[in-house]
Amino acid sequence: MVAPSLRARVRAGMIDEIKAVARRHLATDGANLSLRAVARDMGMVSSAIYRYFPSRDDLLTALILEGYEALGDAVEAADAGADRADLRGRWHAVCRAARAWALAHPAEYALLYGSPVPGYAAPDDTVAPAQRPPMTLVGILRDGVAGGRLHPSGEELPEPLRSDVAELAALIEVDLPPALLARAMAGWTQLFGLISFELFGRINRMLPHRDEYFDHQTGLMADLIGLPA
Amino acid sequence: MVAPSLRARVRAGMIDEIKAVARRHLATDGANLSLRAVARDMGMVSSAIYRYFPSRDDLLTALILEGYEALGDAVEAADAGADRADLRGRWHAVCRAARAWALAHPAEYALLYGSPVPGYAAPDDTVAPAQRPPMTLVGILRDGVAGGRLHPSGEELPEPLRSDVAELAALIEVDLPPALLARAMAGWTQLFGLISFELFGRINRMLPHRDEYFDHQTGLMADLIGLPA
DNA sequence: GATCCGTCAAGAGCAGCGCTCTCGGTTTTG
DNA sequence: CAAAACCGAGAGCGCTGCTCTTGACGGATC
Repeated sequence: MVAPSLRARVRAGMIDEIKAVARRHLATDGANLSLRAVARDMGMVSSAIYRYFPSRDDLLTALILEGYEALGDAVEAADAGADRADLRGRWHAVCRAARAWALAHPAEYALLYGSPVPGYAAPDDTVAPAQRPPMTLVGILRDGVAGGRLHPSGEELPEPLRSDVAELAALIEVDLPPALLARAMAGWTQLFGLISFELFGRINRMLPHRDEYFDHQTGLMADLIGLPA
Repeated sequence: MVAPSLRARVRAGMIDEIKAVARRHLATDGANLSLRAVARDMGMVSSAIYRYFPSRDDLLTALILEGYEALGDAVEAADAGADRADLRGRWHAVCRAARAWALAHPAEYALLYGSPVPGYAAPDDTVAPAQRPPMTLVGILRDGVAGGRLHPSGEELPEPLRSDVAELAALIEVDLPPALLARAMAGWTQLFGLISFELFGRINRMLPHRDEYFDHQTGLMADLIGLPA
């Protein structure tokens, strides 16, 4: 590890500051991030930004990547902080952590999970960090099966689907019965839907106790999966 | 009903044509709809559009409203086309219709259920049509309970939540046990999540048989609700 | 120590955007 | 028939992302 040159360090600091300012703008003004406004906030001219990011989309990509990492960190930390044997407690901890992060960073969550920008195509770098939250949920089930605390039912998926899910399980290197993995995916889908409805929609505008609603709905999915109480 | 003047008729036609062209642009270019491009396609100057829509947001609102109505029509038609006594068949028909509409109109679906545009606030006119799809799902349960084909379990929600959901049930004038209504909301959330993942995400890029996956996942929610096979 | 090359911020400029206002011309209305 | 309402075109404002050129600075090299 050779010491980076002064210029390299200054440059890295600039990149970090640009991302920080951009994230601040994202939080206040929403998804339509203006490069010129970011530059203005930094006392620079808009063209100077292009020394650090070749385009606005690349800046957004950097923010998306960091967002996935931040969400993944929060989710995995919540899982690690729970009693390993308490599958249901871990499930709820992970779900709550994802929701808490989304509520704390709504604009970034919208960037990650909202409707994609038309011209924009997420690069492949984003796919691995994006899988961390659902993989954490799957990890709970894997631990449960391995530890004998979660007993998969003998349910078998109908055939065109069973091999699809089995291949998916092999791809992500998870040794779970396809039927159980499908239920885990339903739980992940539900979690995403719950958070998105709370952030974007006004569906549960009339539900004052949102924490309790969230816990109950994620608990329903824990039931569906078969996590023991 | 007095006959509308020639100008009024031509004006209504213009409004329709603007919306049609805008919808076409929406389908190709995505959510960042350009008023000037729409005007160009119509052989007009951009300022002329403002004779018909006071702002770009109002045009989008009109498109959103029509989108909700179209989705609601599709969903209700699917429900109406199924055997009234076959609760599970109706459930699947409604879910499939929503998915089919979304796949056929991805940009409009993104407009309805994607991340909201920062400055934009949906007017109250949109709330009623937006509730048609979930209300259709709830209607299946209501018919089932009324017809004696769906027997709600004795499950009771814990207290802060029970009264919330009960008030919500009263608000939408649905006489269902709160616990059952909560499960219906979970099903609706799941449906939204499934469609969004398929449209936006690349989660199930590796699931070739998407129809079967969708049916199975919505079937899981039918199980959770207790719809009889 | 002078030189040279890579890097940097700044500025001008292009095309596009939403939106406003004004100006003639047409249509409807009283 | 005159007044009022409506319409499209055009100019223009401030904004956007982005490109290109210019001049200055800094670290490494001879």
